[in-house]
Amino acid sequence: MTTDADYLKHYDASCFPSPLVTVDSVLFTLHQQSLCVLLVERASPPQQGRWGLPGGFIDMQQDESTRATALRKLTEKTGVVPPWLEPLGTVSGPERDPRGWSLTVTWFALIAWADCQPGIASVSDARWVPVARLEEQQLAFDHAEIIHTALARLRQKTMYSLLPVYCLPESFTLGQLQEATEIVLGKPVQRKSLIRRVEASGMFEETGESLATGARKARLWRRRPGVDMHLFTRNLLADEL
Amino acid sequence: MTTDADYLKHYDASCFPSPLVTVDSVLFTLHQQSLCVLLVERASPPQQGRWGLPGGFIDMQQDESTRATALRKLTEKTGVVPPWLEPLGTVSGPERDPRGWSLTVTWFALIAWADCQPGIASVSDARWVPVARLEEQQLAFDHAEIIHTALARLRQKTMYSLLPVYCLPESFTLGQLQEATEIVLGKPVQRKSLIRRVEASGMFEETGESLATGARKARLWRRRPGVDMHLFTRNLLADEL
DNA sequence: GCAATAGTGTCTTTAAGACACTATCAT
DNA sequence: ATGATAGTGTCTTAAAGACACTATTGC
Repeated sequence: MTTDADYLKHYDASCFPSPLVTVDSVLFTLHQQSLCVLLVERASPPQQGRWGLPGGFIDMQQDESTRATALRKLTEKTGVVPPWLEPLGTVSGPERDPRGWSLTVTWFALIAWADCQPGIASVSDARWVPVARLEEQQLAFDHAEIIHTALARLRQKTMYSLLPVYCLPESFTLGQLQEATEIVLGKPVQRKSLIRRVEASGMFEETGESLATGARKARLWRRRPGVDMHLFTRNLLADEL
Repeated sequence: MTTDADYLKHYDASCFPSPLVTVDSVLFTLHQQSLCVLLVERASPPQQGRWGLPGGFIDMQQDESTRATALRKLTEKTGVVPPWLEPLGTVSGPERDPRGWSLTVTWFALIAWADCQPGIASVSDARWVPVARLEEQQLAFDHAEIIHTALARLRQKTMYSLLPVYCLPESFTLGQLQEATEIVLGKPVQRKSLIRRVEASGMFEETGESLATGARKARLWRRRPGVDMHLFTRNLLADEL
């Protein structure tokens, strides 16, 4: 029997070969009727010049977890902290990166377009790409596949939660929430169903303000602080998919 | 501009410090009215002698992905391939393993108790522990937390799919499926609701055989080969949780 | 026949879908 | 007043809950 203390005295982490570990995030937003994903241009090899997901190596001095890594990289690129960030999955294998056996931890995030516009507009190596136009370019590594997984997750969750509010500004109208939901799902949804869900969820409160979007003014809502995501027990659009 | 070929010529993976990477699996089964999880005794430090999840290091020569690592370790312990295996998540951080910054990729698996009984019964360093009795011992690292996450996933998915069939033998009765579902959820479910779901799912076919479990013989069902998991658009037991 | 489990029929309940209706604003 | 968007009322529908009913077996 060896004690942990004895064992650690002689342990050297570098003795074991380990995979190349990176953390990448799929950050979605909504802009001009389109669901968009944040891509950055790779500044260094491999695949220098190609566009891919924001991410990079774990900083073992600074990062408390891969969540911290994801957040650090996203904040570097956008200048702000996304209001929604959840673990997506991992991809791994010997062939996906030319440097060798690699493992990428992926995160899924949402943000309002306006909130990070200052940060994005000022740099040339980051931009929003509508998901419909992703096929037009070859993305780095297997990032297209990771985005596809994130998209499936976003669409699935939108059917049983009000997740798309995290793509809207802090104050939003029910019309904006409906539009966001419809863009994500790619189908019209019943306004009435959404309104029922907003009420039943208990996640929101009226700000008291209204917004004139064209005709009648619409009430503004905001997320109640500290209330977490409500999950519904049925799916919206259950038939059509 | 550097080409990838030039770059790789001078690239040495060992120059970058990287976290300690492991793969652990939460394998559930049902036995004697209880949901059980497979634990193994740690043969070497750190935490030698404590019980924890089956898993270990990636074999970069052999493993095509962390799924392969999980499968290899599970097969070593049980002697068989689990019929259900899905990615669960990752846990990471500087403090969870005394050897340093570590990252564990977790997998979630189900199997029929009888199928791996020969493999488990013959060794002393692996055993099934009912989830209700997990608190009785201190598990290795943060494995208790990982199991808790897996349990939440199992329960959630059981509400909108027929996942617990993967804890049953290849041929099973509707009564067994009901019992499995009730053990997982910890609540009685309507037999009729389950039967409707089995029919609607299209996942199963009758074997033609029957099983005498006590009174009237029950029909036996099996999974149709190549049909994947049906997801329902509503949850079972929507109120009670 | 009786007890026990297997399986069916069918009514109720819940939350979504459909859609007509009223309300409020700019012009 | 009109048109446009905001928001409500309410009927229909789909699938789960409840539970009584029949069916089949061992004794």
